[in-house]
Amino acid sequence: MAAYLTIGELARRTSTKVETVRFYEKTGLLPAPGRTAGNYRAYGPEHLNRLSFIRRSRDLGFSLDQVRALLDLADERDRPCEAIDAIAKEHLAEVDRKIADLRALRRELDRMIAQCGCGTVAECRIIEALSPPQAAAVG
Amino acid sequence: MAAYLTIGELARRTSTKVETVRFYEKTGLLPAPGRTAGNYRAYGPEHLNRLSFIRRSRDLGFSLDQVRALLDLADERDRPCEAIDAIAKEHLAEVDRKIADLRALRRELDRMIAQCGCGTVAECRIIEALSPPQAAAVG
DNA sequence: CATAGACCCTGTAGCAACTATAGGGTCAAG
DNA sequence: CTTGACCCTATAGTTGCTACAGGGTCTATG
Repeated sequence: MAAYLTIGELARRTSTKVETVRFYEKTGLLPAPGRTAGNYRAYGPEHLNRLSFIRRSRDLGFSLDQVRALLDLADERDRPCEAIDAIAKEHLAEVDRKIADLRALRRELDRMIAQCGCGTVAECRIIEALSPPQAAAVG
Repeated sequence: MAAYLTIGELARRTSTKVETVRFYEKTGLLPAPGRTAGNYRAYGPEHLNRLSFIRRSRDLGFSLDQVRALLDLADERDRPCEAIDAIAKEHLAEVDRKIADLRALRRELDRMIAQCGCGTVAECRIIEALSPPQAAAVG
């Protein structure tokens, strides 16, 4: 049984790219592991746990800054978890805003496409919809 | 009446930042205009039209590459507008995918937040939900 | 005529969050 | 002993801007 993971194994087990793991290390999200005689990174279970946490948070759309904050908070086990709740709720609100924006956009796109008579470009309603209301005057 | 617009006026009329206008020029989206004696950019109505088109497309979420393609197509007025339709539909499909992704995410976040008993960090369900299923073993 | 302030110029660096490349070193198998 | 898979560092690229730094120009006012 292997005592340590190579970066490649760690990456595979967390569905991460090797370069991304190194990037997380460089930006301080993942602590630098020990090295083998050949200068390879040697990861232990704590790295695997931490990287898993990071990936799961990223999958849920948290920014790296938010992940950093969550990780910091997660270590202070005796503090109340209100701050954690706040980060999650702020993120939820952001997701709701994005959904609303995309739905509005979707309606506009849909309307635009529905009008396309599929003739020539000259009479294309999509181009028309994207063009300024009337020929713009400069003066 | 002014014969030409300065970059600042053009930017104001299209709700664009001056730097963004220059960026569009540098990346070939907006043709380089003539210059005044003092080396200021002097824009005509064709620039105003084109920039308006770009901004409207961007507002609708098209990528700069898509905008480039739309602009190229818009100039070939005798060609059938199928290609335009295709770009718009591809974009719509992309928007639909994003909405679906965000809704799935929203459900997960919601579920996670609902479980938070708001005690200490040690018993926080949010941290738990973000952590790997069981303490990860390396071997 | 001088000067303040608003505007313009070029060029470069920065943001998020990676991803890709160049140019090497290490290690296990055959 | 060589092939090939993996690892290393460092740097540049991606998208779509945004923000300087360090100047020049133009207009209005004293």
